[in-house]
Amino acid sequence: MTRRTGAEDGLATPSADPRHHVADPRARLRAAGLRVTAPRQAVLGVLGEHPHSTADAVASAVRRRLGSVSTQAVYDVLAACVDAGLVRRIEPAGSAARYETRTGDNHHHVVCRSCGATADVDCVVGELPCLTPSDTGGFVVDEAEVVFWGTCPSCAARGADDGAVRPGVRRPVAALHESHHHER
Amino acid sequence: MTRRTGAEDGLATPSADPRHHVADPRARLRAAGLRVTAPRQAVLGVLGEHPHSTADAVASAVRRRLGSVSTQAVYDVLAACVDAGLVRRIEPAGSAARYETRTGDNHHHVVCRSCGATADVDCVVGELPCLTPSDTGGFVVDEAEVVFWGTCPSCAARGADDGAVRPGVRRPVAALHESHHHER
DNA sequence: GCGTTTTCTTGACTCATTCCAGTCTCGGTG
DNA sequence: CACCGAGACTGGAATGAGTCAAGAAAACGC
Repeated sequence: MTRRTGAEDGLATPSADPRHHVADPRARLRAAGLRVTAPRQAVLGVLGEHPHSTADAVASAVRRRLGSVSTQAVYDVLAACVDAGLVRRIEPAGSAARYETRTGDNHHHVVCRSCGATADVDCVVGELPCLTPSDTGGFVVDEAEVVFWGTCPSCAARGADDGAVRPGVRRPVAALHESHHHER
Repeated sequence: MTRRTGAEDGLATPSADPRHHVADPRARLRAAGLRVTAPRQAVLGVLGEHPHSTADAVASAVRRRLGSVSTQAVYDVLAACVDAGLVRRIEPAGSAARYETRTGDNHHHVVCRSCGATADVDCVVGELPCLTPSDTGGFVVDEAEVVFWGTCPSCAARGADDGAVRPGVRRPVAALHESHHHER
C-alpha cells in the first residue's frame, strides 16, 4: 500500500496543543537516562511542534535546524526515545510510521483517508465497555488501540467538489455501508 | 518496523470459524462481478482456511495448489477482491498486511506482540459510546478501527519462561502502565 | 584532559508492495 | 462453436520505508 501521500507530506501541521510541546528537551532526555545530543534535542523539538510527523519529515525538519543529520541517526533517535517512553509511535494503515511526544495517556487518532492528516482524539467518551473485547480467544490483552478513519476539514472542503477521494484507500465501499458504529 | 516475523510466518493457523470459510469461491466471484479464474478461486480458498494470512503466505499456499502463480497476480487478486468487498485487508502495526474473507461486519482483532498471530474479536461488547470520539477536531469520521494487543496462548506458554518477548515491538513500557482500559 | 561507552555517519541491503509492458484467457457475440 | 476484446496473468525492474554493520565522533564520569 502506501499510496496515501498526504497533502502535508508527513510533516504534520504545527500544533498548539500544549500536551505535545516538549518543555525542555535537554531535561527530558536526561531524566530518561539518555545522553543529550543535538540530534535528539532537535527531534524532540520538531515533534513537539509537529506531532504525528513521519520519520522522513522529522529528518528534514531536523536538518533544517542543524544542518546535516543522517537518516539513520533520526531513526536511532526515534527508536531510543520510543524505548525510553519519550515518544510514541503510531502506524496508521497505509502510511509510514508517525511519531508524537504526547505519551503516557493512551489517546487515539483520527486519520484523514485522503491526505493522511492525523489528529488526536482524547480518550473516547463514556465508559469503556466496548474496549473490553468480548472473547479474546485466549489472548491476554494489554492494550486497545483505536484509529478513527474519515475526512479532515480541508479535504472535506475541497473533496466535496473534486469528488475524487484519493484512491488507494481500500475499504471504503464496505466500510461506509454497514458502519460498525451503528449496527452491532 | 516490521520486526515481528511470527511463529507462523504469515500463514495463519487454520480456522474452523465458519464465518471465514468461502462456500463457493466461483459463485462469490461471479456475484461480485469478477471473472472466475484459477488464481482467484485459490486465493479465496486459501483465505477461507487461513484467515489473517499475509500476501506472501497466500502466494505460497496458492502455488502449492496451482503450481506456479506470479506474486503480482496474488497482489492483483487480493486488491480486486478487497475492492469488490469479498476480502478485508488489515495492517497491524509492524507486520505486512493480512487478509481475511470475513467482511461486512466490522469485527476487530487481537494481535500477539511476540508472534503476530491474529484472531478475531467480535464486535466489542456493550454499547458503542466509546467508539464515538469525543472531539474529532472537525474530521468527519466514518469508521472506527480497533486493534487489541497482547499475547497469544502459545506465546504465553513459552514466553512465560524464556521471558524474551520478541524485541522490535515498541510501545510496551508506556502501554503496559497506564492502560487506557482502566483509567479515565 | 582522558578513556569509555554511546551515538552518529556511510553505505549496502532487505522486504513488502507497486509499476510497466507484453502475453494470455474468460466469457459475451455473431 | 469459433472469434474478439476487455480484463487477467507473467516477468522483471523500481520504490519507499527501514534495518544492519563497521568505523569515526561525541558525551559524560573521573
